[in-house]
Amino acid sequence: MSIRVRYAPSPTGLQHIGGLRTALFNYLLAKSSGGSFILRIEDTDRERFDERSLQDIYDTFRWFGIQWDEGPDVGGPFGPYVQSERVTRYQEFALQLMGSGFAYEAFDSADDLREAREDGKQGYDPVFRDMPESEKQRYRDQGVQPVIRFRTPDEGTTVFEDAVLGRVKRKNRDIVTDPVLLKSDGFPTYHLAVVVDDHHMEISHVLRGQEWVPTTGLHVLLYEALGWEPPTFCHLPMVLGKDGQKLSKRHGATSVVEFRNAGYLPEAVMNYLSRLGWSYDDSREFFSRNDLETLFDVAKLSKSPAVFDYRKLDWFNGSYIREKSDAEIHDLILPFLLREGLISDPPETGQQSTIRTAVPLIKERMRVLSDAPDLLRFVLADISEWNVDELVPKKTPAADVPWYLERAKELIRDADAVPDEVLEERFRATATELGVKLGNLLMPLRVAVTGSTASPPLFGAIRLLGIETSIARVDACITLLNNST
RNA sequence: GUCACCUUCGUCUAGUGGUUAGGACACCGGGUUUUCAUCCCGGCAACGGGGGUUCAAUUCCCCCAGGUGAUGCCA
Repeated sequence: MSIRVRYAPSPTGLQHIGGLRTALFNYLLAKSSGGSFILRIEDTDRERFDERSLQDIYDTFRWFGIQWDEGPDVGGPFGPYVQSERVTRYQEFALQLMGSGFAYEAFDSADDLREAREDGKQGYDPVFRDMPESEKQRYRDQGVQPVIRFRTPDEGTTVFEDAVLGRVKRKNRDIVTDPVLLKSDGFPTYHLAVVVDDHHMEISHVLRGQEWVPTTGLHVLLYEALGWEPPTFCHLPMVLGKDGQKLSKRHGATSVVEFRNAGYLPEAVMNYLSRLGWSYDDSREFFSRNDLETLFDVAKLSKSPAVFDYRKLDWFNGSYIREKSDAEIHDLILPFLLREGLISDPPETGQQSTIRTAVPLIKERMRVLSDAPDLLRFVLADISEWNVDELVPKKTPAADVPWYLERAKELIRDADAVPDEVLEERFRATATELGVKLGNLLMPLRVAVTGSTASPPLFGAIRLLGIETSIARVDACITLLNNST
């Protein structure tokens, strides 16, 4: 039988990077096995539902570059793929479970339950479990909307075979007591909905985070009560922050859009995410989507949680940026330059060509696409202030610097017509003549032209900026230095 | 509290009943270089603790500790 997996996000917030990793592993299992990947929207919590989150799910995956075979937008033989459109189905099965004695109506008030929990009361006291019909009728007469609760067995043990964890056992009395299956608003809880849908969508493997391990026993019990065969469970190690706690805001970016906005490439994110809890061999680090689609194997999943390392992601991202063509980088950084107000929308032709020639100079200096604005600011915006300390090299009399700059200015006048090596030779000769190190001659020029001690290669930067503007900046710095000494 | 799961360098991980326990990121040092970056070379650094089993345990078993998770009319 063919493998069918699903990713089932709940549209109650922006897609989390950890969720994206779960989705990726599901997708990869489907691809590597020739199976199907299904997207199902789990929107049974009507209070927390958020339309923007739903849109975010689609946006995120389009950016990330993985596609599902069945889902709300593409359809499929097991639709609808949105749980709120399947409520009658859950109600039927809740009723069926009641009929077979596995479930019953309960009339607790939600407020009372919440209060009891806040008072530190452990577990649920199943007062309605065996209450006679006549007594329950009194609640109905008062207009109390019942919920349907599952009757968890007090004895026995539930076992399931996990593809990652192996055999997991749990005593039935340790499984949460009589959980709600159908809420008073008629919507199912996760437990009912996930079992009903996974069965009806013929899901063969459930890959989900390890936070679900404790409730899997309940799910197995539900499969049994419904007379269904449970799927293969495969609980993925969790993704943690640096402090070992669940990855959250205070560790840095957590939602996928944030990574996108920070200038991470989808292929780098995918490669990095694939290393979290999965490995191929003892040395390989780089995996394209295509590699992963063929090499992914559940057997190589690990059990222990992984800490999200932003620095390693940066390293991957920088590597992927360097592998891209100049034309691709050009297109990719445009939105980031625009966002910083460095170019107009659409970019002027002058800006276009400036950026085009600049890309080779900055490509190996970027770790994220959002590094581009800072690297190119010197050529896309005016510089009105210079840091005098940076203009004057260490162990150099400040009074000498204007003179260096004068000499440098003459040397770059015909930079457009002269190759780097020749230019450099001239600077070397001049440095020797002045009895200073090459760097002491070049650094003031670099700071004058680019406004910073760290910049793209100087001669390229000068040509990029234009000789005239470069010289004007040098002159401004000469004046500045003369006035400050 | 109870229950469940987890435990190899700081981090991601490979690995085997006998290995100098391997790779990558980070970090440190060196080289290339007009700065920064890239690139290259080198270095640092780990089997949580205690019991077993065994000729031999990082590897198999048990206990402990620590970590995380669940304990919702959230998913």
